Amino acid sequence: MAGKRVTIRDVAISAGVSYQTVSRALNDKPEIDATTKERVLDAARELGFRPSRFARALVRQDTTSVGLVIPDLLNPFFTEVASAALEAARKRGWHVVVYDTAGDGEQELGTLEVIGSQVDAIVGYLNAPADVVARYTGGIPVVYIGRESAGASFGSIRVDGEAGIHAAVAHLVAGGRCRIGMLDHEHAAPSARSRWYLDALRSHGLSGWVLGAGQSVEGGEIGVAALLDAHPDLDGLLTYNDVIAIGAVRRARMLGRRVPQDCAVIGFDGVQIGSLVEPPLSTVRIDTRQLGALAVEQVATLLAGATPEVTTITGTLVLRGTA
Amino acid sequence: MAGKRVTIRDVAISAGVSYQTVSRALNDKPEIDATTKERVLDAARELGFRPSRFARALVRQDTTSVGLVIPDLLNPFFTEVASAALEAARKRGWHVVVYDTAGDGEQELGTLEVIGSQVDAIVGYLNAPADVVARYTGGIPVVYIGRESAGASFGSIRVDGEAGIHAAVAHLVAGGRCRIGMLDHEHAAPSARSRWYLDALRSHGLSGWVLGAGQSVEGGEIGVAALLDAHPDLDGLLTYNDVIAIGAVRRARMLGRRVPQDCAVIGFDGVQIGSLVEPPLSTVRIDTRQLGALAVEQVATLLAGATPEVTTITGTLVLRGTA
DNA sequence: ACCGGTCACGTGACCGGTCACGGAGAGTGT
DNA sequence: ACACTCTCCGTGACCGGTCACGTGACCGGT
Repeated sequence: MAGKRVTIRDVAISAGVSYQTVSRALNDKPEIDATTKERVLDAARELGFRPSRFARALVRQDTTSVGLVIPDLLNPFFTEVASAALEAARKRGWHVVVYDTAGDGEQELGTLEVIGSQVDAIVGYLNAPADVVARYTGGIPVVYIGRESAGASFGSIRVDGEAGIHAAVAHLVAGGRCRIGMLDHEHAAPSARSRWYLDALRSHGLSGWVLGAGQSVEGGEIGVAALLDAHPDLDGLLTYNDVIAIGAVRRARMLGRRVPQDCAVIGFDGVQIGSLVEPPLSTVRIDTRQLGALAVEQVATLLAGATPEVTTITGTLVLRGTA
Repeated sequence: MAGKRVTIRDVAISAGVSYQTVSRALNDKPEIDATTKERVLDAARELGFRPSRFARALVRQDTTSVGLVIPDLLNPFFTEVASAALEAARKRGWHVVVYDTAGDGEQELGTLEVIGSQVDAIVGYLNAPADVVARYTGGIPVVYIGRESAGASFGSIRVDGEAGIHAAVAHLVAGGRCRIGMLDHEHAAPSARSRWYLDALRSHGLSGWVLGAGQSVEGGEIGVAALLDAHPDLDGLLTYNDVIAIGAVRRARMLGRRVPQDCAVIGFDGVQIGSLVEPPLSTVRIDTRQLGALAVEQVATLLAGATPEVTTITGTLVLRGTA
């Protein structure tokens, strides 16, 4: 039992034929006698033979698998993207290997290195700069999700929230609010979303405050507490994503703010659970299913040898309960 | 550009060495001159050479990848399990290929067939009976999640919610409730959870009603509407999972029931978002991280040749807002 | 009895790498 | 100048399959 792998030749000698015949039997090739085929199949079953996927894939180079790299599968936005990508990949008969980097830059690079020799292409929400990624992945097609500057050598799905965020700010201002803050992500460089926010404020003659927050409910709770501490009269809040917004709404209410009356909140992403919390979250919605599908589509074009392109997906303001 | 794949031998002739030397250079083997190595690496880079993962894996049979089959990645319970499994697999250096069967039995079998020749083991929340699964997977190790009867030839993580559901019913009864319904899943066979529910009711001298519901928020909404229609004086509700419960709470409130005053609701799974909805969902909590970790662990033991076992993970009642 | 045509099966090459050898050339000691 | 090591690199086999051929048995037709 501890023994070696049972190969096609073991089956062959057990059935008293050549290994080529075994291959024929297993692959439903026509040029084989029915009884022989039966005998071979029996032998294979008896020995518990399983063809090596590597050997098989080596010769007929068909199986493609793409690596999906995301920072946090527990963030519903990424879950939705992953789900959509999975579905799109299934339609093409591709396999999707999922990697969760836990938002950790080091793990991201480690993942890219491992993955680079294990998949045919990579789709991911990557933080590392393009040249670093290129070095780690060794030249396989890469499609970025949600980055502004993708670099010329990669495919990219750009998330354009400019119009959505401008609309969001305009809505808040129209509601008479003028002390509007933002909880951004925590990375060194401020996000494009925060720039859009500042732009929008400026166009209304306002200024605001941007504070970094962890990308989790708890991060939103901590962030909003800090923001309210510094600016107790905050009457509007935008967030980097919905998860942060949900945390922010919770904590704001615990701190005695009525949402949306005292302080309106608008998230970003448009995840499903946003509509389940109380009050339902207003947000700039991204079509995650389309996003996932587009990413897979780009992989397909890159794999076919096309030059990388940038597809843009646009967020739209969805007003529910919190604003 | 449209040409063939660039192999190790192309690199070899380009660098003016034998292909063995190329292999040495790429794998950081010691027996190679530094300058030669550099030259080879340059040539490889120039040609855009990428080693074939299949050829490599074929000879040193180390890379293991497990297939994770789940019915619906958008259901947060499965997301949490997947996340935990991903993390556990990463620790072992395994790759995880994720498949979403969309709760469809046909797709499940199709997936198993494809996957069977693409991964070394399967972990999954499978519906098909054991013998069918065995036929489709062709004998590779399989670990079931959340099934009562696993069959002797598979590993299995059993979800034991008996104590939790009994506690849930006891709590409802202690609160003076005696018209307690349940929204089960929709499959042909009633779930173990519904049996536990009926058992628990019986032990209190009560009887109840079980209704199948789709495993989604919407399913819960529809289900509770039907249940309230048939039994307007329903004062307690258990559900197959939290997602259904969330839908049930929403619709129940829309139908004028106060939760928990008029009708208490207790879900199952203990997903994170349960604590974010309003009111926070009471539930029978399963430790999803442990579940995922245990599944991977079982795969490891099966891969090592051990005989399949059954591990049990026990749910505990968590009382929050809805009961 | 001879011949061409199927049918069933075996032989050899190949997919793209890795590994165990063996051998050439340079460097040492005497 | 000799043998002897050591370093560096090439040759051959192999991993476990698939595919393009080649070959022998069997068939009916003349």
